[in-house]
Amino acid sequence: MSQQPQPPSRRARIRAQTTEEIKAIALRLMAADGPDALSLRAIAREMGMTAGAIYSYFPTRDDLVTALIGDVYGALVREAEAARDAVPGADPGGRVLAWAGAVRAWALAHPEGFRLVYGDPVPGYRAPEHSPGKEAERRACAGLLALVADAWPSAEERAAPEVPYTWDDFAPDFVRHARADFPGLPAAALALTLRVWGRMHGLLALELYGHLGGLVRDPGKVYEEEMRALVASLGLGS
Amino acid sequence: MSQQPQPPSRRARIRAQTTEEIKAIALRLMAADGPDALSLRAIAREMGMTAGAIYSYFPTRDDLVTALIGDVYGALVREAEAARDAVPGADPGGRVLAWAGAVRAWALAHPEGFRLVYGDPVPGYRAPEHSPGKEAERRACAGLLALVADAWPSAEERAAPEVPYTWDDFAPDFVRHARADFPGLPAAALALTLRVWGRMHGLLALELYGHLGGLVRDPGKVYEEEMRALVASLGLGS
DNA sequence: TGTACATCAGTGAACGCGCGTTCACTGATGTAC
DNA sequence: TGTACATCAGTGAACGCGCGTTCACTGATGTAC
Repeated sequence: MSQQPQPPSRRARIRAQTTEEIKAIALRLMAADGPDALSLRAIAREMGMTAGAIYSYFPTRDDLVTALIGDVYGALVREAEAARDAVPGADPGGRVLAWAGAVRAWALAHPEGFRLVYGDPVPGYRAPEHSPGKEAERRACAGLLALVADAWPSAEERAAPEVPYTWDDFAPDFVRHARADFPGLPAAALALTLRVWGRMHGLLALELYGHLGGLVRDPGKVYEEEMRALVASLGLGS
Repeated sequence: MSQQPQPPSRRARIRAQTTEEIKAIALRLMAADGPDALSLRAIAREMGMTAGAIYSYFPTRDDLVTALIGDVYGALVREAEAARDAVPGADPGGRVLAWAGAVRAWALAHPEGFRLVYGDPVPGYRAPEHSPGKEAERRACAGLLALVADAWPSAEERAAPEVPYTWDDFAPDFVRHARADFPGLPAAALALTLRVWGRMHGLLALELYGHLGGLVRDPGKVYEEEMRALVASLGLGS
């Protein structure tokens, strides 16, 4: 009946450490040998363990993948947030550029992570309803929404939709969060948030899946120009 | 030593027909059971054949995938071109919208095709250097370049880059084609072509990989608004 | 400090599976005379 | 029109592989007295 507020036992520490090692090796294998190299047996082999041993850490392969996606997406969001926060709030355009730049830098540094999060994850994997990955995606959306909200007075004029939006064009969760955090913001801002997301994602996805490599020497230059145009279209001179 | 300009023999006809059937079934399986359902054995099973029999049609699984990508990408480009050509040249903005709309419609109708072309194709597949898929991609690029070229006089003012581009920012093939077909066009137009591509691709990729489903009721509405904004940014009132 | 017991991480062998690919073969379809 | 031969699509059995998952077990690490 007694709670254990004690420091984690030696065993628990080792256990947590091994869990992290499994995930780290999984990512390393994916990075080295492609997304289909992610197999429990390969991970166990790499760790000098038996395949069966993994099952005391993750009940199933899909749970490993779910955890991996959560970790990876979380890291991405954290980097984007940090980059944004390094730019003063008085420069909202710079914050947008910082966010976009951080996402691209992260994606280039972890292409396997990008594929895990934004592409076909892994053969046969089905994502569960609730997962740390979904939570990270919610944070990513929140980050983008905040950028749009900061641009709002000026963005509205430039990006005013011809077709009006109402709140129930969007998912209740998304709406609830938006109205709570940014009371003055209209529904159209949610649409703009998605458009901003798409605009950041497009060139990056093309680049990471190898569609730009044969066309342009430095995709980053084009990406940066596109992001500057995006900032301008939000009415934020940078 | 005699050539055969004769009509294809019965055998050749049946052979061609079976080849098509293999590809059609491969796509059907992918559509039904996900990208990893694409296996020679599954296809053979579906056709009531032996797995080994496929080898008289495709020397290897990767060749099947390569052919599939070529077919699918070709179909996508053909639809986009047709949609564009259905709009009079006097309405360049409408042609951009038609292209984008056709791409989205096709992607929604053939999500497995979209993944095949723009995502991780299939476990373990490596694309060859030259392939019908690459050829289709060249046509897609050419189509986008033509749209940008048609918008050029007005697009230049609005999308003028701060950093100037030179021809050798881009791949020689791409440059050669651009200069041959559109003599007056500067290098910056190639960058704008890629940006347009990215802008068409972003929301679509997010949607098809399930990132918008939980956020917005009708992603098409947002996509359309984004495309209208794109057209406007090219200086083409639609 | 020492002993008796409980916990639990990891082993190793086995399961059944589906895969890509090869190969000697059969039997039907086409061709030459 | 009929026969002899060549072509070739498809069979069926086999290969070796790596996979996810299960399970009875061992041996080390921790806990209670």
